[in-house]
Amino acid sequence: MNSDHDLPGPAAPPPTSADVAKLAGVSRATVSFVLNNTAGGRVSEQTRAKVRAAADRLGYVPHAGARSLRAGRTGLVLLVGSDAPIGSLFSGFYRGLQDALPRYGYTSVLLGPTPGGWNDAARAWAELRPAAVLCLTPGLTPEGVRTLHRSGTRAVFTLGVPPVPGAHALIMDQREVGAAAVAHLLERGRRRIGVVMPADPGLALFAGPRLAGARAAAASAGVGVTVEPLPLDYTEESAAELADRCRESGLDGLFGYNDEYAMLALRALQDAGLDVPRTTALVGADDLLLARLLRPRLSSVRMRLPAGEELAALVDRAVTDPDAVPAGRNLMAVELIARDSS
Amino acid sequence: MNSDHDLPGPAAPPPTSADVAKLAGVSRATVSFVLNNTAGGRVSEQTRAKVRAAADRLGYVPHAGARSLRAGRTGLVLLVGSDAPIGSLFSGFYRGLQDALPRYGYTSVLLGPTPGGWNDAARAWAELRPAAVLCLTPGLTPEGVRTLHRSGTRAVFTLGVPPVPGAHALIMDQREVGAAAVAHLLERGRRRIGVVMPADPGLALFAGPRLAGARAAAASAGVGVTVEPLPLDYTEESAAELADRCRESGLDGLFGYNDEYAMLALRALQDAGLDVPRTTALVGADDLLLARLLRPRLSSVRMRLPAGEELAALVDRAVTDPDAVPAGRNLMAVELIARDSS
DNA sequence: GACATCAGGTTACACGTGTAACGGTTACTC
DNA sequence: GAGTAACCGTTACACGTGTAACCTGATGTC
Repeated sequence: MNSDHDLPGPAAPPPTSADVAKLAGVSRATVSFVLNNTAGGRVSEQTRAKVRAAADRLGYVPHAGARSLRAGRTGLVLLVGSDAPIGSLFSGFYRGLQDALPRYGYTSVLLGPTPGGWNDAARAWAELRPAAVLCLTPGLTPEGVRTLHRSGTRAVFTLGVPPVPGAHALIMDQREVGAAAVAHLLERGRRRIGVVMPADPGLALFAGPRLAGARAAAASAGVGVTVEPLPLDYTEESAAELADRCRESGLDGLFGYNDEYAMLALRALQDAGLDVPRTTALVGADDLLLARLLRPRLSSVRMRLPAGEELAALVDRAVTDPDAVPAGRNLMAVELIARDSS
Repeated sequence: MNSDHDLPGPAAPPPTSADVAKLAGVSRATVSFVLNNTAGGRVSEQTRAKVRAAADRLGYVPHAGARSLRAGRTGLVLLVGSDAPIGSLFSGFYRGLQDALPRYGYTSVLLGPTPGGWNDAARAWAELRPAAVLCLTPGLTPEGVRTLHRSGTRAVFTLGVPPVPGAHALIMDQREVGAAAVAHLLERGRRRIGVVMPADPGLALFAGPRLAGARAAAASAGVGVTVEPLPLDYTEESAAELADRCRESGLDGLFGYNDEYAMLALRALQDAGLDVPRTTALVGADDLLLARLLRPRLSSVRMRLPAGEELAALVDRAVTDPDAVPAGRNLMAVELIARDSS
């Protein structure tokens, strides 16, 4: 029937290096030497060709598990993603890292959130015997880090402050975002400042520190400056309520958490008859292009992360010599882009 | 110095089940039986407790490579992501799938684009001996699929039309998006229709079929309907040029590729003095909340993908019995949401 | 008391790979 | 022509697991 498709039967076992050796008429060791290019001058060009042809013909692919078992190590880097809705900033960051790591001889995989607690998750990762783990969402416990280290993981990076003992900290201090926004609003003469707090629990990890940073900036400006958190569900109705509260509280400055929420708030403020920026100055974050399409154009806190290449090099150093890299490292740079909304 | 940290020396080898057995005073087989719950009534409760305590004390974690080597299979599902900037639709889809697969006993990992060609990529995946591969970006070759199958992969899913021989096709026919948009514009009496084509090469995989769908819908409406592709870089300057071309060509309908590009186009059209929807009717795609914030509110093609649970079940069926699932399956449902811009 | 049953383990092997240590030719040197 | 070096491979072992087959006392059964 499907003779040219040559789909294997129920379970034709995958070819092994022994099969290749048999077909090529050499020993299995020779196959290994040839296919790994680890034969100095040990194998003649003729034999190499035979081995390669045989491997090709059988469609031989080495078994990563067996290889890692024998070698005792793995070129695996685990990127553990957040369960929050990731923006383009993060996804670009991941992409750059996944792009750069192969150049250092690693293969990277991105893991989603694991069911169960953090310790279970750490055990699951440890089973893979990765060379390094980059946990880009906070939560990993010190015990989880110990589990990883004991199972041979050379380097564990974890996000945030305070650092987890035994791990390197990648610091993306969200407080700076809130602080930059509020500092700008203060500079514009605003004293009664609102901070949009998204209701999405996945965003609480970012929203909390941003609010804290906003409060810190307000506090350092002296008395008389108030900061009021304003919950906002990602709907137009909720935004209308937020606009009402803005008017009632007489807020003259608003930090919108990020550009998307700020855009939502802007529309609601305008629909409520409030003038932006005259009555209420508004600042977002992320510096999305779309936020420049509204009128007034939205002011925004721009965040930048280092290029993937740079972080890949850091990971490599940490793997080869864990003590050679500093315990903490700040990744994020913030910059305020002032436009018409503030 | 750091006695309480008890960081291991240069390389304390990870504990193995033999270490656990020694500490617990039993044989290695018993350890395996206990930790895998595969001992019917073979091991007394007392011994089990001893083994568990020993494993816990050593921080024992099994070696996934060795296990897969012995078992001959892996509960691994590879999700191969696109290198295109993924929208919230896709990321939600991934998330749902990663959420659901563990419930079927699989562990899923997300792989980024691999350097090298598709055949190299397929070989790299095959090394992991996955149970299934879901390649959610087109490009995988028939040879790549054969490589995977020969190395023991039970099911390979690949995106798009035409299907790759030997693989199951997940169809997300982007032509339907363009067709739905243009059908709506025709219904609104528009005859000279422009289609925004993003310059980003990563989006060409979507943009091409959407344009083709638009053309097909126009053709089926009879003569006199024209479709004109309009290139758009994701910048405001490029959008201004696009608006000029709209005027010059006298277009009365515009499909904006997606909501983000449509928003960009809308702003440019308005800045150029064109009335939307009177002069030019505009339709986007993705049904973003943000697109409802502009005035006029943006009409949009909403796309829906099945829940992760449903697809996870499909993957499981394909793994257990590859012949039991149909060769192709349409995932995407489109629906036009008419608002004020058309 | 001989024999079967059974609970509670253990021994032994296989999975596929990398590599250190060890041959067997052939050619070259004194 | 014996020693030796260079060339080209091979043999043998280890990595950490899971499990079928086997063992060993103790407890019933007739």
